[in-house]
Parts: sequence; structure tokens; C-alpha cells
Amino acid sequence: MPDDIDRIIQKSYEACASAGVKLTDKRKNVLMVLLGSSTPLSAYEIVERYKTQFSETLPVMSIYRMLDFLIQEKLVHKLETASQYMSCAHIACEHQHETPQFLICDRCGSVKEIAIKKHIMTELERSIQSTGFTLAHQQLELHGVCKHCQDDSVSAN
Amino acid sequence: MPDDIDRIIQKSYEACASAGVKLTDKRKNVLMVLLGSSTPLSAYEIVERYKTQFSETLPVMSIYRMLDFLIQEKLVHKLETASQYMSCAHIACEHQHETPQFLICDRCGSVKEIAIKKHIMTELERSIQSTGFTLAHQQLELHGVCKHCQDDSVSAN
DNA sequence: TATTATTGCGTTATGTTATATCATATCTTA
DNA sequence: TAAGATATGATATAACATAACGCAATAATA
Ligand SMILES: [Zn+2]
Ligand SMILES: [Zn+2]
Ligand SMILES: [Zn+2]
Ligand SMILES: [Zn+2]
Repeated sequence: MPDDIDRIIQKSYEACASAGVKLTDKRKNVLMVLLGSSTPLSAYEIVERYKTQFSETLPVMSIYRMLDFLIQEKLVHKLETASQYMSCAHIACEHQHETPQFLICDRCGSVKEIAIKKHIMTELERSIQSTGFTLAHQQLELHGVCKHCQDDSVSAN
Repeated sequence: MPDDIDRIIQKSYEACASAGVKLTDKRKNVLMVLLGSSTPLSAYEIVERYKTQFSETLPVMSIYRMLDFLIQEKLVHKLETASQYMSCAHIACEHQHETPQFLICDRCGSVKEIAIKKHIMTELERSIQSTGFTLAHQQLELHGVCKHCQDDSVSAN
């Protein structure tokens, strides 16, 4: 869990306010659930954690709607290759949110959100443009094994 | 549908033979269904098309197993971001199958499989390595709008 | 060829992810 | 407070995927 969680929530309120939308209590709670998880969660897992953390059982339909909202406001990302959701790692950053690149550990499920190097993205786009294709919601999801899990398997030998 | 479909099937037989596995009639038929589609298909859509093309209703469970086989033999790719399956565009090519990059048109659903430029992939890997992460099944899925659909929306104005 | 092992696939059940639709509650604002 | 908009609840169903069991065809091998 990020230790500056209060600050992240504060920033989230501000972002929603300036977008003219409302971060309701439940939406905020869903975001808190995601902020409190070291791995991305499925909508159904969010239901479970919400129940544990807030003693209230929400229908999964509502969770999906709140996720839609949070994704719209760029507070949450959906990992399409995993059907899971995670809070954006850059909510409290000042810089612009750039093309995110998710490194997904297939062993432990942890995900690291980093910004893709601009010149790599540019090159990628250029090589794609020659096919006439125009990129949309740029987001790269790369699967592999994280540092931690690699170390574990070494020490297990 | 690729016009050299016979050649692709022939190549598929050869690839399976040299891998010591068998391309059964049904597996071949599933591959034919995918070769005959201009867009990737879900497992359930394959059931439908198989029925139409071969007058036989297979259980979806069997389709999934055949897809597993075809993916294993690299004759078919799964698009994780779309939960759909498509035949590899390079079955009949002589060159080695490199890291594929799928350009998925969000308007018409068509997908183009191109090989990612080697130096871009190298750069991407290098920038990732600094995080300690090791890439696994490298496959990029990029969403956007294809040339054809862009032209359509222009002429519709 | 008879015996045994392996593979391919059918069948049924169940799990997981996501959307559609309509009802109700809450919040805004005149 | 009444009217309208937004947020959420409730129920049903669709779409995607896997588990577990068993049988029949094929392959290996004695
Ligand atoms: Zn982000
Ligand atoms: Zn890991
Ligand atoms: Zn391919
Ligand atoms: Zn298109």
C-alpha cells in the first residue's frame, strides 16, 4: 500500500472536481481497495475486499460501474490481458500521465506501471504508421517474471 | 481468406509432423475456419462457423482443446485483449516467427499481424531490464483504427 | 496379433468475467 | 418541495473458460 494514500485520495478528489464529476464515498472506497492491494484485482475480488474492509456487500454490477468511472477519470487502469483492475501509480504525480507500460509478473501477479520511454513509443508509432494504422488507447501490457520472483527461484536451487 | 490456403495447410501438416504431433481432421478444420475469417473469432464463434462449414456441431470444450493445440504449435495466436483467436499470418513463411505485434482495429475488428522491428524490441527489453523484470511470451497488442476504417469515416463526411 | 499405453475427444458440471434492464435512492436546482 | 439528473441496487443472462471423468481410436510393443 502506498504510504501517501491520504495524499492520493486528496489528489483524486481534486482531479474529479476539476473534471466536474463526483468521487462518491463508494467510488473512493473502491479506489482505496485497489490502493491497498499489492496486485491488481478482478471485479469479484474487489467485492470480497470491499466487504472485508467496509463491512458492506456491493453487487458486482455496481463495482463494474464504479470501475468504469474510475477508469474514465484515469484513476484506475484495466489490465486487458488479465481482466484485472489496478490503481494508477501516478495519481499523485505532478507530471502528465504518459503512455503506460505494465510489467505483469506471471508468477506472483504483481504489476509495475512504468512510463514507456518516449522515443521508443515514437518509433513504435512510426513503424505502425507505415501500415496506415492509427493507434488509440496506447497501453502496453508485457508479461514476464519480476525481480523478486527471479531471486526466489534462484535461492530455491 | 488467404488464397494460398492449400499451401498453408500443407505447411501446417509439415510443422506438426516435424514436431511429432498430429494435425487431426478436426484440428485442421478449426484452423480452416480461422483461415477463412477476416477477423479473429471467439471459441463460441468458431463453434458456429464450424457447424456452417462442416455440418458438425462440436462442443465448445473441444474447440478450446483444439485451440490449445494449435496455439502450442504456433499455428494460431490468442489475442488476450479481445479473448479471440486468429491463425498466424506467417505459417507458410520461410522465416523464423519473431515477436508478433497485433494491430487491432476497434472499429471493424480486423487484425493485422506484423513482426515488431527487432531494434525496437531490443530497446524495449533493455529499458525493461533496468527494472529487473524479464520478459516472457512477448506479444504486443495495439488497439486503434485501421486504414480502411479511417478512409470510410472520411468519405462519410 | 493380442496387450497395453497414449491420445483425442465427448459429456457434464462448474467457475469466472461482463453486460442488460429496470427499479429505487439520492442529489441538484429552480 | 417538485422535477430532473445522477448514482446505486437487484435480478437475470450472456460470454468466456476450465475441471473432471470416461470412452473409443490409435499407437507402441511384446
Ligand atoms: Zn497510470
Ligand atoms: Zn513476481
Ligand atoms: Zn504469427
Ligand atoms: Zn477497421
